[in-house]
Amino acid sequence: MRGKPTSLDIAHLAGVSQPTVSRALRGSPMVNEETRRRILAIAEQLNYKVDKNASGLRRQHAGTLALLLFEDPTPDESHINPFFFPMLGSITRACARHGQDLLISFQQFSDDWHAEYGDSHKADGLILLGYGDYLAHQGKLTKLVEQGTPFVRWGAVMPDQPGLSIGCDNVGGGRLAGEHLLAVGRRRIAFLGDASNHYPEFLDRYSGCDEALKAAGFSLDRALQVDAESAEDSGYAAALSLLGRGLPFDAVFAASDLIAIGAMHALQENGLRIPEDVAIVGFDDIPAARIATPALTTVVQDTIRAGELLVEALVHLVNGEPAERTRLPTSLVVRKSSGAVA
Amino acid sequence: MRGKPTSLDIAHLAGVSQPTVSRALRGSPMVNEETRRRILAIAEQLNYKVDKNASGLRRQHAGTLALLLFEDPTPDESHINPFFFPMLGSITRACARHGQDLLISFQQFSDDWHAEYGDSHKADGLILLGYGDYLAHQGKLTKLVEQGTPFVRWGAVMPDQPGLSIGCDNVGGGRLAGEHLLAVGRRRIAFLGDASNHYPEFLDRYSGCDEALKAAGFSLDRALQVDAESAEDSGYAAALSLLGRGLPFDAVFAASDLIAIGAMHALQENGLRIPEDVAIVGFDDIPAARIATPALTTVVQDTIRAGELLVEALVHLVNGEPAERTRLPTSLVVRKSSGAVA
DNA sequence: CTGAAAGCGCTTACAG
DNA sequence: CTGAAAGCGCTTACAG
Repeated sequence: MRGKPTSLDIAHLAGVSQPTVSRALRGSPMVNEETRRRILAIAEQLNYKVDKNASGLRRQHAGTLALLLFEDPTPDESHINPFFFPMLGSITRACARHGQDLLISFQQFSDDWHAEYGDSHKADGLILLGYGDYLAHQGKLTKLVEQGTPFVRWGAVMPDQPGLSIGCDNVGGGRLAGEHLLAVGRRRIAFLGDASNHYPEFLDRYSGCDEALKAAGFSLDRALQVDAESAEDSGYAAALSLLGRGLPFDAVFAASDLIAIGAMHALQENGLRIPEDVAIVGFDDIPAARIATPALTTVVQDTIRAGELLVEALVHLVNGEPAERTRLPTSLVVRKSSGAVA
Repeated sequence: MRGKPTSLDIAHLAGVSQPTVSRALRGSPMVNEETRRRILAIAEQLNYKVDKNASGLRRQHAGTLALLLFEDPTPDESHINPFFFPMLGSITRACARHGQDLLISFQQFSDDWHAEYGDSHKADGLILLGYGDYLAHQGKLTKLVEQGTPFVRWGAVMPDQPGLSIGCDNVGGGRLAGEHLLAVGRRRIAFLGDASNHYPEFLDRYSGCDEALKAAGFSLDRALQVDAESAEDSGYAAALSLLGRGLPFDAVFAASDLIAIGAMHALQENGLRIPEDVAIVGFDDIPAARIATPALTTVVQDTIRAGELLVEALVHLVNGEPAERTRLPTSLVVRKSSGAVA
């Protein structure tokens, strides 16, 4: 028997028909127990694996999910937000548990990715990951829904959105940051990050922080808000821009850790002490947050659970079952950058 | 026409036979130019995509490569070495360029992964990534070769290895580290990392550093070598163990940046100043190396090029063409941890 | 509980 | 340059 063994090979060896082999392998209840055992033993011994192409063709599905990671439109060898890496691990593991293979691809937002997967039967459903301008994105999501391509995305969870989103409670996370900064005595809190409906996650973080301040009789000052994308150099530039405004501030809430780390460099280079002069809080708890000096206080999202939920929801959708929007709780890790620990 | 369009749909619309559509789409030279254009236009308009399962079944290949990332046997939600992330990006892009889809999976070394892919036609070839005990690994590589599964791995490039390896010039990198430490006046250099044939990459880095020292009339002292895996806590523990030996040293060459960063924490917590008391050099240039305080001097591997080479080599192997072992050059980024900059 | 038959959507000799 | 035919290896009604 040259080449890979087929179900027909096994059928011959087991003295049964090929469909019976197929049934036995798929665990059909209408196969005699003793027959099944014989077939399984032979399959095991030949190291037989069901041919994915044949099976997929016949069943009209791929047994595969696709993870699309959107990169910010930086044309260089772009660094994807490290926040997504643990999620990647969690997603791969969850796929394995659900018997799904995982295709991965990096996309530009501008790419023509929306037709690529479903129509070619490469994947039964899509997982969409990546920050970026939501409004620019939205059109394609609508198109996916029209095509009937099952998909889930990580991002802001909003009422009337095309498709299914799973995200963390960004408002709650912002509130945690605001409450903490109030607790350590800060009042003039700058916000670094694009707080518009183009970046609804950032906007929610802003709003949450503002809520916390308002509950204490204060509020965020728009004059202390500077746009920034989730990247170190963007945070660096935003902090310089903030300093250039000449307004007093005693804390920075950055929309992401990358922004926070970039901002810390800019502030420190300008002679400001962290946390004495400026307390910093970030968002994401990427590995670098612990390594930064001082270590960064930040809002933690449960990326592991996030990955699992994304896969579970998508598997439901692929099977035509309902799945729910979910908003995951956040928590705060307090480190030295906010001055709350020695 | 409900459902996805097929080549037969296009054939009807174009008034040709279905095989002609197939030929036109695949760019066969024996299709009339005007016919081809008509077919392509219709395909475009219907948003037709070749069914991957059908095509793969007929052609007996998958058009897919699989990336297997091996995790260290830590049972927790293990953190994959961040060194591999840019490589991941590079690999996905290179696959896209070669028209290959990329399947990704995290594996334990102990898993039974070697039969999973080839036999099921899920992927035509494997890319193996991940540090780990090489000797434990080797048996499965041999098995892959026997099965005829095309694969490439990132790792130490050695003479009589099963299969094709691509790696960086670890000896050269170690030499750079050694020469640099000599140049900044250090003589008693500790090495943190498992320098045995279980971890040939680390061993090569050790040897390279030793070579550099010997060329200047010195050498590495085995009494200053402590085993460590590529993880922060392992580096932390190794540094403590080194301190416990009570031997004088004025520099640490860590087998990886993660080890170096863990070690820096341990040394600093024990009152040692970096670089004044101990100069540190790492290996990999992960993002955290820049963020560490002081910023870490380290040996850079060209991960972008590495990813491209891995994919190119694997595509050659899949097509039955020869591919070569390659050893990529390394370079040194000097930062504050080695005391060479202000 | 099992088998004979059909068919998923392509690609590729084989004729013309 | 184009078409009719076969077949990749499965899964799933349909009979029995």
